[in-house]
Amino acid sequence: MTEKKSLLQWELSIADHLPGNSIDCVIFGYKNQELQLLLLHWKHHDTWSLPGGFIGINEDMDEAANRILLERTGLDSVFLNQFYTFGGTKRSKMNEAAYTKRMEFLTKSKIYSSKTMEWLTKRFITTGYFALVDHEKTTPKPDFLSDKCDWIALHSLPELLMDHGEIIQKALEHLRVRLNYLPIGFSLLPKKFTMQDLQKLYEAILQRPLERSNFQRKMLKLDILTRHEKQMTGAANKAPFLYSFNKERYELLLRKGIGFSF
Amino acid sequence: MTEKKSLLQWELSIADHLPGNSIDCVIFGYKNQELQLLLLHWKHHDTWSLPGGFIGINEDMDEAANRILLERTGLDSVFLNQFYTFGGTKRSKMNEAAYTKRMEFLTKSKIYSSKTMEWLTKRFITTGYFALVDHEKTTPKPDFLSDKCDWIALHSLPELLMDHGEIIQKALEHLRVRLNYLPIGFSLLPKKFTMQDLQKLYEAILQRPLERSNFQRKMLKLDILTRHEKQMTGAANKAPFLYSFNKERYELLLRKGIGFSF
DNA sequence: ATCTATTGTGTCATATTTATACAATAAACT
DNA sequence: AGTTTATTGTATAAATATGACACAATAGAT
Repeated sequence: MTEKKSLLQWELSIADHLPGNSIDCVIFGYKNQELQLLLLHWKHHDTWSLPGGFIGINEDMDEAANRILLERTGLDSVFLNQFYTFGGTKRSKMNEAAYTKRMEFLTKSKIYSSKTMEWLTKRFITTGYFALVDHEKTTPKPDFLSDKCDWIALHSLPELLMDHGEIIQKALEHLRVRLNYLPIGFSLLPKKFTMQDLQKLYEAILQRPLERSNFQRKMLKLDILTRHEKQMTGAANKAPFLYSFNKERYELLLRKGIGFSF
Repeated sequence: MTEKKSLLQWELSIADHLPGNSIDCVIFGYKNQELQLLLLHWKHHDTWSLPGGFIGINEDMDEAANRILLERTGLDSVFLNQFYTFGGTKRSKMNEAAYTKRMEFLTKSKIYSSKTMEWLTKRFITTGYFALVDHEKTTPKPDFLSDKCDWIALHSLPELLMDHGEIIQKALEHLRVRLNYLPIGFSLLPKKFTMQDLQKLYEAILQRPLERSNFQRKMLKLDILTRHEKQMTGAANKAPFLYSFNKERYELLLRKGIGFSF
């Protein structure tokens, strides 16, 4: 049986990884004017979690994060930053309910060997990375432990494994702070977008309304946007311009910072 | 012999710690109008390194960082923040010269048991914490592996162990960025200080001159400073006021941010 | 009494931010 | 075809912040 064989293979591969460290990716997307997260749904029991993985014995931590992101989304070389390392002793038991449910299930069902169980359930220090991606470019794929890999709106998050809820909160804080000095918002949008799209995105991240005309002025002054043809929306009003962002200027600002705040 | 006995004890205690993770503290102080770092000098061979340590099996990572800081400085509950985790595969060999020198010495001298040597020289993922302290309140104490614990000016750093130079650079970046949205500079000064002291500190951190009267205006507007009596400096000029900073207002700004930049 | 270096404060010219106004316009409605 | 509607691009006035500089006050040296 393929399932059983690959399970065995997976259990063997564990030994090629650092035993007490993991990586969790908080992958942000933007859809329906809402921030969305790419989450995994566990096989055999109803729990959601962040896409994560282990670090190869000869693999840099950053490489591991890139690999994990690539495996789940099909995307390479997108915005991906380390943001915090979670090293509490009780992190695996943070979400008590989900934890006991999971443990009960696993021990009862004997999906994993006792050695694997031991490996999986011991103390882990996890390092969080956050990614900003254009959700339309992704092809979400579950990993070996999960049966679903879906975009979930930030405002309707399900119960999450362990401390993954906290990890997401911390990632959000970082995202909001960095929005003030890096032009990172653009990574979440498709190639061409209207000024309204961009503003709505900023509002979704910052969770507060921004003044339209001032927002437009500020963005244009960054000198990062290229204006294109108008977009006929079909609505009964003036058609907005489409914009794309200038890659070189963007790279420059990424390094130098934009030094403004909302 | 006490040295030998405590060495044995130390080697035994290693087993009570997580095997692949460490913590390094970048402890900033301010003396002679310069930023200073608290560094350790290794026993038996001429290498300096950051104060670091391992994480107890039942110890939160933050606890471990606090403990390490306390052990080296005697200080508790001061400004201490995690800033980055270094997980490259080659970090132990980054400073080639210092590394080979150290390895040669250690293998030749047989100070440690082969088991300890194995433990010490395998791949480690280290998490950096940075601390801001009033150096006058510290009582630097070497750890078990070192014979000196001294304040070293940032501008005359010696050759450092492994990637500790890079860790310091990253800590500095974080310090500079956070200076723009957190009132953290104050942690480095004694209780009472003049406006010039504060300005010189900011200049030391940012590595550029700031305009005196504008700096004063900006700081006073934060509404974080309490003005005290004048300080008779003995110099042939107008005596400056002493200031201290308001703890509550400071806590508020720490959480809210101050949203300005130089 | 005069001089010197530094301090506290004020001011002026420039940016930047906030709030608001208004003409332009794509499509719906009469 | 003319009118209406919602949204867009741009302008502007007032409030606020910033950078550069001026100047009187003053502790101690001369």
